[in-house]
Amino acid sequence: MSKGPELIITEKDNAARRIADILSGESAEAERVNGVNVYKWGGKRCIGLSGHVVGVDFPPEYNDWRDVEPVELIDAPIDKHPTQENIVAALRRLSRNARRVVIATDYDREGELIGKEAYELVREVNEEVPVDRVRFSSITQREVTEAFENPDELDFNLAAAGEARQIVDLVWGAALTRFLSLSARQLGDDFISVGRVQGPTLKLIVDREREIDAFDPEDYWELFADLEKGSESFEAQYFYLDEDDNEAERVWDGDDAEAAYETLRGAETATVTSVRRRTRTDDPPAPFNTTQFIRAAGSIGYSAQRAMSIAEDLYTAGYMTYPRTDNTVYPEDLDPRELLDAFTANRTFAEDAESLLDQEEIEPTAGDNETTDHPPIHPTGELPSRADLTEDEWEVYELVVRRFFATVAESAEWEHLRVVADAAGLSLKANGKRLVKEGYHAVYPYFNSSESFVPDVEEGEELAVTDTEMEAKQTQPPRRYGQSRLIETMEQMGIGTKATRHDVIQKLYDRNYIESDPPRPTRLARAVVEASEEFAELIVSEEMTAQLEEDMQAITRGETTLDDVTEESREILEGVFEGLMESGDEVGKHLQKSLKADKTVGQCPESDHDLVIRKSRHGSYFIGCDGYPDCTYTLPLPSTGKPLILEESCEEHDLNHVKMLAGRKTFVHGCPLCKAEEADEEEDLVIGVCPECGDEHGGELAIKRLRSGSRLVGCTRYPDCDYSLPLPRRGDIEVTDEDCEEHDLPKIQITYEDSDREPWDLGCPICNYREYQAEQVDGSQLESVTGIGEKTAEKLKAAGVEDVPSLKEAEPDALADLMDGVGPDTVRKWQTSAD
DNA sequence: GCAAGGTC
Repeated sequence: MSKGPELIITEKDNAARRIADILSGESAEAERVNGVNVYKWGGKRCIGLSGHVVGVDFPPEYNDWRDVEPVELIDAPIDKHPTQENIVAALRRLSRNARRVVIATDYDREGELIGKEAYELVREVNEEVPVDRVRFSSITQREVTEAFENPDELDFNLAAAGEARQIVDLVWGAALTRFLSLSARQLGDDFISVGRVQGPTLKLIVDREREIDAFDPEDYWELFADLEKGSESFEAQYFYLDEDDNEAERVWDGDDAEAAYETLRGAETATVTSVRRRTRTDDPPAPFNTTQFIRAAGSIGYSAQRAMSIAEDLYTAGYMTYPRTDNTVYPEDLDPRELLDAFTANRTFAEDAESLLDQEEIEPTAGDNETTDHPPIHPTGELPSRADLTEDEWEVYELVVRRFFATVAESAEWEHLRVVADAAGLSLKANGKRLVKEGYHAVYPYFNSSESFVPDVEEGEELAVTDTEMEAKQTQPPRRYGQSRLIETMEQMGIGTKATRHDVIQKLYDRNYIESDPPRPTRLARAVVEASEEFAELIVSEEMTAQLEEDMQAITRGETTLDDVTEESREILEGVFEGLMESGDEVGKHLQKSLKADKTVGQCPESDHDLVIRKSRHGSYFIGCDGYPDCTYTLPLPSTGKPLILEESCEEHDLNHVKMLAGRKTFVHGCPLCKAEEADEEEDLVIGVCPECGDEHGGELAIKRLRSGSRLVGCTRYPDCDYSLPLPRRGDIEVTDEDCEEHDLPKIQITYEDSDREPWDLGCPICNYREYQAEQVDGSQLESVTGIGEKTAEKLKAAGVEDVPSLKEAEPDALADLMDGVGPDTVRKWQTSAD
C-alpha cells in the first residue's frame, strides 16, 4: 500500500482553495508545484485545474489549410493533447504516488468531462489508484463535507456526451470554416468562420436586418387633450373601438384623424364616464444569473464583455460569487440576515441593510432555474472599500449588492387610476400610477419607478378641455438587438452557455460580421448567412443544438453512444459538402463581392475603379483606389479609431460618410473628400517662431488643418522641419491676445459651438504638450503592453519583472513558474506585443 | 490560423 497523498482535483484554483479550507479547518497551506497552486494539509493535496487542460484537435499533418481539402476533415482522426502544460505536469507529478484521487470538478456536464480528462491523465501515470467523484451544488461547509463523506463514481456516459459535442463542433466548425475561407481566398487573419453557436446568432442579427430593410412604414395619427380639474391638469389620449372591440389609439386614415381633431377642438368640456382604481403588487426581481446580470449591467451602460470582465475581477478578489451561472435560486445555506449584517458596517450600504434587517420575515425571491453547479450571483460577506475598486468596478459591485438587497426586500405596490371621459362624443383615456409602497425600489434604483399623475375624479364629473393636439406618426421597423437582448435570445434558443454567449458576440465583431453597438451586420455577414442557408442550413439553425442536446441526453442515459452520434453527424456533413463543393466558385465570388462592398466608399474621381478603405503597413487606415497601382489616388483618414462606412453619402462627391469608432472618442469624420478639400482651402495661421529652426532658417509656427481632418501647430517649413504640437480634434480653435511669456506664443482657447460644453483654456501649445507628455504612461511601464492590466503588472513586479525591458529579457518558462495562472505562451505573447 | 466549452 502506497503511502502517497490523497489528491483532490477541482475545476479551478479558487474552488481548490476554498475546499481545502473547509476540509482542513483552514489549516491548509499553499505550495507551488510547477508554478501551480497546491493546497496541502495532513496527507492531502488539493489542486485546481483551469477548466479543460486538454483540447481536441486534428493531428498536425492537417494543419495546412491549402494542403488539405476541407472535406477530408470530416473523417480525419482527432487527438487530445494537453493545452495547459504546467497544470498537466503538476497533476502527473502529484498522482504518480497518490493513494487515492477524488474528482471534485463542477457539478454539470462539462465538469464531468473535465473530471474525466483529469482521470485519464491520472491513469497515464498510475494504473492502480482508486478514483472517486464527489458532487456538491455550492462550496459550503455542509455540502462539501457531506459530499466527501459519500463519494460516488465518475459518470462516463455524461462525460461522453460532452465529448460528442466537442467532436461535432470541431468537425463541422473546422470543415465549414476552412471551406468558406478557401473559397473566398481569405486565409490570413480575416478568415471566414461558422459554427453551431455563432451561426444561428449571426442569422438572428441578419434576419432582423432583413426585416428592417423590408419594412414599409405606415402613417398614422394620435390625438391628445389636456384635461383640467380645478388647478390640476393631466393628459388624456383619444381612443376608439376597433373591429374586434379592442381599444385602439392609432388612427390610420388622415381624413378620419382630421375630422376627429376638429370635433375634439370644438369641445370645451369632457364628462368622466368611468373611473377604475386598482392596486398592483410589484414583486422584487429574482436573484441574478449571468444573463440577467449582463442585462442589468447593460442598462447602466456596460457592454456584455466589459460587465463579465469586471465581474470576473470582483469574483477573483473575493467580493462576489462565481459570475458564470444559470441558477436563480439561492442555496439553502445562504442566510440572508447574516449576509445583510455584513453590510451594516459599510457607509454606502448600512442604512439600506439595516432597514432590510428590520423586516419581520425575510424570504428571498427565487427564479425558475435551479442548477447544481454554482449559486446565483450575489455579494460575499467580504466587502471592498471604495478605494480598492475602480469607479466602474464599484458601480458593478453596487449593482450586485443592491440586487441581493432587492431579492430580500418587500414587494412594492402601485395604485393605478384609469379615467375615461367623453368629449363631444369622443372617448379619452388617461392612466395614472402612483407608487404607494416603495418596497424593493428603495434599495434597488435600477428599475424605472416614475409615476404619472391623474387627479382623483368621479364619474359624471365635468372637466375642462384646455389644449388639444394631433401628432402625425409612422410605424417603426423592429429594433435591432442590443447585446443583452441578443444574449437573452440566445439563452431562450438554447444556444451557447452562460460562460460563452458574450464571447460569441465578441467573436462576431472580431470576424467583421457585425459593427457598432447595437450591432449591425456587414455585407459579409449577410453573404455568410445566405451561403449557409443555401448549402449548410443546419449550421445557422438553432435546430442543430436542439438535436445535439437530445443526442447528448441519450448518451447520458446510455441509450446511444458517442460513436453512433458522431458518426451520424459526420454523414450529414458529408451530404452538406456534396452540394457545397459543386457551388464552391459561386459561393466564393459572392463572399468576395460582399467583402469588397464592406470596404467601398464610392467611385474614384480619377479612374473607373472603386475607392476602398485600406490599412497601411503601420496599421493606420486610409482610402485608396482599388485600381492601384494603375491609379494611385488616396484620401487620408483620421489616425484615431477604426473606420465605419455610414449609409449616408455626400451629395457633392457621392462618397459614403465615414465614422471613426474609438470607444468613447468615437466621432463622425464625414465625407473624406470634403474634409480633404476643406483642409486644402484653409490657410495656415502663423502664430510665432519655430523653436526648432526659426533662428537658423526663419521657420514659423502655424495652426494647420491636415487633409485627414486633424489639426496641429506645425512649422511652415514642413517637410524640411517636422516640428509639431498636437491640437484637440473637436471644438473651434481661438487665438487669444494673451501670450505665453516663456515661449512667446499666443494662448489658445477651444470653444464648442455645437454643444453646451464649457470653453477650455488650452493655453500655450508648448506648455500644453509638455503637461500632456508628463501625464502619459511611460512606455517602459508594464501596463503599456497589450494584455497586461494593473493587477497583472503587480504580479509581474512581485515576480521580479519591473519594466518592459526586463519583461523582454525574461525566460518564458521560468517566469511562468513564478506567476499564478500564467503559462509560458502568455509570456511569449506579451513579449511579442511589447516589440 | 478553424468550433465551443471550460478558465484567467
